[in-house]
Amino acid sequence: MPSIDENKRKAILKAALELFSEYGFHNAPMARLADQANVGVGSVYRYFKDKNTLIETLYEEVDEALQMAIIDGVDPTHSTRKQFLHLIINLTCFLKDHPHEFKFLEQYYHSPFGIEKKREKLLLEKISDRQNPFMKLFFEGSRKEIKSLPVPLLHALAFGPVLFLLRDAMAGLVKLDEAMIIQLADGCWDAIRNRVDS
Amino acid sequence: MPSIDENKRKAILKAALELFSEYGFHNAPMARLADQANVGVGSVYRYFKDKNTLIETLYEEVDEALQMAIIDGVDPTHSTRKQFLHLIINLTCFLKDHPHEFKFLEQYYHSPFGIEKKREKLLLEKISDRQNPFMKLFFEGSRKEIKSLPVPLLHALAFGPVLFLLRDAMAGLVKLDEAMIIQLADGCWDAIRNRVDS
DNA sequence: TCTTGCGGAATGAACGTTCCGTCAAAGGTA
DNA sequence: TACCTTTGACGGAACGTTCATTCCGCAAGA
Repeated sequence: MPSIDENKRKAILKAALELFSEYGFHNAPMARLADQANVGVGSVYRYFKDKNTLIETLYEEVDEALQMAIIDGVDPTHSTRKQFLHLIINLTCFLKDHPHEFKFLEQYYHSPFGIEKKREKLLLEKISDRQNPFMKLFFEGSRKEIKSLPVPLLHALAFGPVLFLLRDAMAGLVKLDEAMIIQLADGCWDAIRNRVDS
Repeated sequence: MPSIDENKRKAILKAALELFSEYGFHNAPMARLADQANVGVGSVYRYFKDKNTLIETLYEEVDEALQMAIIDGVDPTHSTRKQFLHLIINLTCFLKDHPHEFKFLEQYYHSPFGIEKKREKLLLEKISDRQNPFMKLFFEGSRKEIKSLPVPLLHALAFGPVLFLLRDAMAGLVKLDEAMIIQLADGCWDAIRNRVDS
């Protein structure tokens, strides 16, 4: 019977996420991966054409989950500031609670295909900015509340601190509690908000 | 003559920096490296015990140069804000003008030994904070000007945006001009400064 | 002649991928 | 129901490649 066992597929992806995030793409041999998924090496190649395809597929899945988590519970009727803080907190909490996903994404974006992917995304966003919840905020009627800066700079000021702090947290250098996450989000907001006075 | 040719050593380190930053540690074979340095493969092992040692040595050199560049021209008699902006601008400009060094460091810190190194550094800094120019600012008499936050959070708010934006710049997604670097530094300062009013 | 730095061929390990024998289950036949 | 045939998923041995590292003969200086 030509069939694909969905459970097996999931098991392979799960093992891949764990091993890639823990040891890196280059130090997670397919043999070990198959082992951890309780599957023969050959079987992995029944589900995924090769290692690169496996990585790409995993990226799609992880990114999808992240996007969902980010917009969870954000209310478009709230103030720009409230929405922004909510988005940043969602982002931070998700990545903090899913260290495997975070480490995998970090690695992916720092690898050859990651850079390519980022370039693609950027070009697509030029066309459909409005898909991205942050883009919406940066543009929609918030012109007076948010500094008038190039978008990549706003991105950097908003996300840079989040990623930096998460890296330290993952390395065990900081304990990220709720209070600190809120202070983080406030800091990001201060960096991009238009200041009323001096 | 039992001698070490300093020129050859430099040539190997230079080739290593270029190849590692361009292709990554794993895709820069020692053979190619030796080739680019106009040196036999065997000779490389005369100067460096193995590939890991080469990477570590290169890191020490690059880090040294970076530290020097960061504090260049910073005047301790200036205001905290001025000093901070100066440090951030130095950091950004150096990394922007030395893409090989930037990519190498990024890769280093995202690799297994990088994390170890970071942990080491953090422990050392607990003892000799005052070595780090940013630490000085965060503590010395600036208590009123800078938010009272955990040090790792201040770090994240100050450096996160710089690294994020530089990554985009390296990938060719943004053109980083002087004006943008100043806006970046201002944003970082806004993120950590104590606000006088609302 | 003796020493020693040097280069590159040789070595061995690690890995991604392929290939093939095995086996369980589906389906056909009586 | 009982038996035989066919199918294709499966695992892992085997292959070929790539690479870090070693080893050895050579050549240049003392």
